[in-house]
Amino acid sequence: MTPPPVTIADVARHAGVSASTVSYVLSGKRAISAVTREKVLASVRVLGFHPHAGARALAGNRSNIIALALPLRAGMNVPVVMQFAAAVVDAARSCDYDVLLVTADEGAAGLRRVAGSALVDGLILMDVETDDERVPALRELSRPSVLIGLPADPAGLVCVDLDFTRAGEVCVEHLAALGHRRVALLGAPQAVYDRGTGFARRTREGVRAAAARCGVEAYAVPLEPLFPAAMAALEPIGDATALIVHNESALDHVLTALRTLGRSVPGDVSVLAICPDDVALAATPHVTNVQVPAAALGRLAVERLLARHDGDDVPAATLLPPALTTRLSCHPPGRAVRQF
Amino acid sequence: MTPPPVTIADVARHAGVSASTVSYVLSGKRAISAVTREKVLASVRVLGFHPHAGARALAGNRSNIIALALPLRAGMNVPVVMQFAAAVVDAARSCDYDVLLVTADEGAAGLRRVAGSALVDGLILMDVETDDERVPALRELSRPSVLIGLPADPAGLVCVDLDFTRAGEVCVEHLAALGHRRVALLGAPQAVYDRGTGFARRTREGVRAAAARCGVEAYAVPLEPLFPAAMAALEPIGDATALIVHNESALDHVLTALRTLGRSVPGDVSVLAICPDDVALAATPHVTNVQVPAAALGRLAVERLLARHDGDDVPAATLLPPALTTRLSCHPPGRAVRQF
DNA sequence: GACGCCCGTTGAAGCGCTTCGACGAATGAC
DNA sequence: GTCATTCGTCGAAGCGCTTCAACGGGCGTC
Repeated sequence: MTPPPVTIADVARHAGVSASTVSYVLSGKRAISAVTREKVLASVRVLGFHPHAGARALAGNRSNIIALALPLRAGMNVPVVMQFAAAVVDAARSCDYDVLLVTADEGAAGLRRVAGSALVDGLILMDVETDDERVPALRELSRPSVLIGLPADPAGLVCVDLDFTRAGEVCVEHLAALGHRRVALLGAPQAVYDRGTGFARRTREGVRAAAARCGVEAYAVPLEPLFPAAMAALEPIGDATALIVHNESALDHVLTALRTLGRSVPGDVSVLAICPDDVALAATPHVTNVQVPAAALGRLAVERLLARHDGDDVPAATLLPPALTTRLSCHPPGRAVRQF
Repeated sequence: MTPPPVTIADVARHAGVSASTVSYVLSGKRAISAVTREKVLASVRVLGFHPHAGARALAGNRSNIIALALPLRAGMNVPVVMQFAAAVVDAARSCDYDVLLVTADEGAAGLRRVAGSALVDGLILMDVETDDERVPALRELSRPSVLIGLPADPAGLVCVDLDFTRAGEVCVEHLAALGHRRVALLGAPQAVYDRGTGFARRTREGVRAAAARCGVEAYAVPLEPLFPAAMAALEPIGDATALIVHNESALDHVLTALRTLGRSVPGDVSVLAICPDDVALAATPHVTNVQVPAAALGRLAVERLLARHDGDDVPAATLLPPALTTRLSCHPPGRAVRQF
C-alpha cells in the first residue's frame, strides 16, 4: 500500500554514483563536478528522495529542529504570541530548521527532555517570568537557548526584546513634548504584573521614570481586555489628558469607552499605544504607537540561536530601540480638534 | 565544556546488563525481572539518560512527533486557534508525542517534506479551505493525517469537527422557540467566506435551513472584529430581534455597539454566540452560546491520528453535536426585561 | 617525460537505538 | 530423572545518513 521509502542508496544507484557523493551534493560540503551534481539532483527529483530526518540527526549530530516554548495558557496576549510564533517559524524555515512546539506547562522538565534527547538543536523561550524555574535550567542545558524577553537575572543567557523601559519613556516624552501634564498608563491585566512578567513592569517603570523627569503626573492602571473593564479603568483617571495603552486586546475597547463617555480622540484625550502596527491601524482613529516588532524579534532570536549553535559568540542581550509612529490620535491637550 | 552525552551503552555498563536489556526495560516490550528493571532504572536516573531521539526514530521507524499545520496568517480567529493548538499539544504529550509546528504558508510542499523525511509520524491540519491544495496531497502521503474541519471532498480522509451546520440550526431553533421571527447571523469576516473556509459557510447554511423550516426570516452579515464594523453591521438589520454571533473576537464589540445604540440585551435584542465558553462568560451579560469545543476536538484529533498510526481503522468523519448553554442574553422578543 | 598536486569520487566506519533469534537456567509434566 | 517449556537476558544485525581517509586521474611544472 505504501511504497517503500527512497533512501540515499537508491538515489546513488539511480545516478550511478556512490552514496557519499549524493550526500556531498546535497550538503555542498565538498566540491562536486557540475555534471555529477546535475545527475544526482535529477535522480533526487525523479525518485522523490527525502533524507530520513532521524538518520540525518543521528549521523550529523544535529536535528535541524529548534524548540519554541510558548505560553499557551489562557489570557495571554494571544495575537502577539501568534505573531512571534509565526516569525520564528518563518525565520527558522528560511534556515532549513523546523520548529517544535513546547508549552510553558511542561516547565523545565520539558526543556531538559527535548534538549537532552537531542530532539532539538536549540531553544527559544517566550514570556519568561521574573522567577521562572526554567531560567536556571537553561544554563545547564547542552543546547543553546535564546529568550524573547528579559528575566530578572539574565547572566549567562542570550536575550532579545524590545526595550520596553525605553518604550515607556518615549511615550511619556512624546506626550510631554505635546504639552500633556497628566497621563495614564493602561497596562496589562493585573495577573500579568503579579506573575512578574518583565515587559509589563519595564514599561511601567519607563513611564514612571520619564514622568518624573519631565514633570508629568502618571497613573498606572492594569486593564482586562473587555469593554466594561475599559470603562471602569477610565473612571479614576478622568483628568488625564493622555492615555498610554499597553494592551493591544484592550485598545479598541478603550477607544470605544472614550467614545461612549463623549470624549473625542484626539480632541479631548490623546491616545498612544504600545502594540503591533496592524492593531494601531485597525483602530479608529489610527493610533500613534510604539511598534512591538514581533517579526523582527522572532527573526533575531532565530539568528542568535543559530549563531550560537555554530559556535559564534553573540551579544548577551539585545534590546531593540522603540520606534514611535505618529498617526492621528495624539494632539496637544486642552484644545478640541476638528476631525477632517 | 559540555559533558559527553549519556548513551544506552553507558547505562548498560553502569547497571551491569546489556544494552538490549536497557532498551527492553524502557520500552516494556519484553518481560524483565523486577530486580533487573530496578537496577536499570536506577542507572538511568543516576546518569540522567535520555535516549537519542534521532537514533530512536531511525531504529524504531517512528519519530514520536506529529505535525500540526496551523493558519498563522493574520486575521485568523487567533484565540481559538491557540486553544486548539494547546489541546493538541496537551493530548500529544500525554501520549508521549511531541508537536512540530508547520504553517499554512508552507502548503502541500511542507507537508510532503515533514512526512517524506519521516520527521513526523502523522499530521493534524486546521482551517482547511474548500479547495485546499493540501487535501489531495494528504491522500498521497505515507503518513496518516487528521483534519480539524471538513473539506469539500473528505473522501479518504479522517476529519473531526463541530457540527457547525447543526450548530446554526440549533441557534435558530432556540430563538424560534422563544418566539423570534427575525434573526441575523453576524459571521466571520468576508475574507473567511471568500476563502471558502468550511465552518463559516456551514453555520450560515444551517442558519438558513433552520430559518426556512421554522418560518424565521434570517439575514447573514459578515463581520470584521472591530467596533466600527460592528456598528455598521447592525445598521441594515435594525429590525432583527435576535443576533447570532459567530465571531468570537467581535462578540464584545457587538454587545458594546448595541449598548451604544441604546438597545439592551436581552431586553430589546437577544444575543446568541457560537464561541468558546470562556468568551461567552467574559461578556456582559453572559451570553447564551453554542460551545466551540476546542479542547475536545484537539484531543480527539490526536486520538484518531494515533489510532490510525497503529493501524486501527477509525471513522472517516466525526462531527460533534453542538451543545447550547443558556445564559442571560436571550429572551422572548418584544418585551423589555428588567435587569436584576 | 617524470613527478607531485589537487580535484572529484569512493568505501567503510560509525552515530545510538531497536529488535530478532538464540541461549542458559529454572520450572513443570510424566 | 528426563524432556519440553517458559522466562529473562544477551549478541549482533541493521535502520539511513555523514564524514574521514584514501585513491585514481588529469593537470601543470621543471
